[in-house]
Amino acid sequence: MNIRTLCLGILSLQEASGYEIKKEIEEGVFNHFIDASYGSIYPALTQLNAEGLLSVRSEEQLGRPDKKVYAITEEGKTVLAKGLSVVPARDKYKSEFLFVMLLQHLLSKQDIGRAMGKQHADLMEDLARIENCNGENCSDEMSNLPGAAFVAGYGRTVLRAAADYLEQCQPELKKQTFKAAE
Amino acid sequence: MNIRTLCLGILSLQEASGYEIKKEIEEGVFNHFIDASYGSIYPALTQLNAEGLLSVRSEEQLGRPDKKVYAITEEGKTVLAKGLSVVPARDKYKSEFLFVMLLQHLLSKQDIGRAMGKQHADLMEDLARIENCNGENCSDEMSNLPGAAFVAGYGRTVLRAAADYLEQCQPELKKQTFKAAE
DNA sequence: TTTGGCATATATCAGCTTGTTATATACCAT
DNA sequence: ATGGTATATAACAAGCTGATATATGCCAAA
Repeated sequence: MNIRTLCLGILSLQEASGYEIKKEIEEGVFNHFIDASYGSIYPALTQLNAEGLLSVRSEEQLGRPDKKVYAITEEGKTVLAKGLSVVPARDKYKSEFLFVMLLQHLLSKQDIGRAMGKQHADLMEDLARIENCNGENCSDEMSNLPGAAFVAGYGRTVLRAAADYLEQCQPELKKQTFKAAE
Repeated sequence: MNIRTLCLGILSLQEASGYEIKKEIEEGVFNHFIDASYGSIYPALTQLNAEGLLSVRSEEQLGRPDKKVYAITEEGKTVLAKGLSVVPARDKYKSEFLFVMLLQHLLSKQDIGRAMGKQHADLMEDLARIENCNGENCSDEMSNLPGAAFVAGYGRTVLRAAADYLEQCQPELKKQTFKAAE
């Protein structure tokens, strides 16, 4: 599955501009398991539009470039369904943190403590975002989907397990929980 | 942190060829949190050697290209230490599985079941590899490192939490545990 | 027995992705 | 006024993946 399918998937829920898709990926339910940059989103939208899988509408803006709002076409929906039904690729997880921890004998205690603290703070941030998207403060189309609860639950479980493990190894981290989750 | 630091890190533990580094990443302790392809490893080794951070020794092979065994130099060790002490980048996690599950309303029950089964099997495979690398059947330099227990524990915790979550959502998966872990 | 698949070993490259920069403007806080 | 944040698109160097090419030996299946 590639960015094309990703864009089609998001646009099957609500029409959006490239900027809004990026924002949705960064701040929405997707946050903890999807990444995409402008450099891949904009070309993908242009291409999908050229192929008739999307339609565009230009919205004029004050002092900004026109907003190009994309919507999925019937043909786009067909292609999306086909793209989703192939067995998904294996999850990819990359962690510099774990690499550094494996080679911890080459580092000072300070460096290790800093890495642990950063990792814990990152996990807390991701956890907070998941809870945020589920609450009332999020009028997100995504969070009302039938699959949203499952996905949020998966993320919550995994992130919480990782945070618990770190806190167990270094109990001082528990104090920072409140600060980081705010 | 980039492939350069990754190669230096592995070579700080044992000298190896590009092929062996790839194998180590695929089958060793790294497996669940590091990825790297030949297309990045070979150029990195050539470059690091040109910069004097590695030394090479050619081993003749029967009916195969010469094996180029790389070893880290003193200068390489210095550069590695510097590379490791910068605060590690945030973990990256990409999951087509979760994306598909979020859009499950567009799929058949069969497709969803297949995706769940695949995800569960993948998790079991990763878990089995972690236990394998810790046992006696693994004469791996990596698994004797002071940091190895922490890293294996982190992986075990997170993967087990994910598998438990899936099994809780779809209890039929528990039966497959044995098959997949074999 | 021969055919195909797997393991060893390096190298290359198209194509995709990231991360950054450029462009343009408004608004808010310092 | 100066800098940061937010909206919006575009483009590009640099990096990485996944596939392919090359060459050979070994083992199992047909």
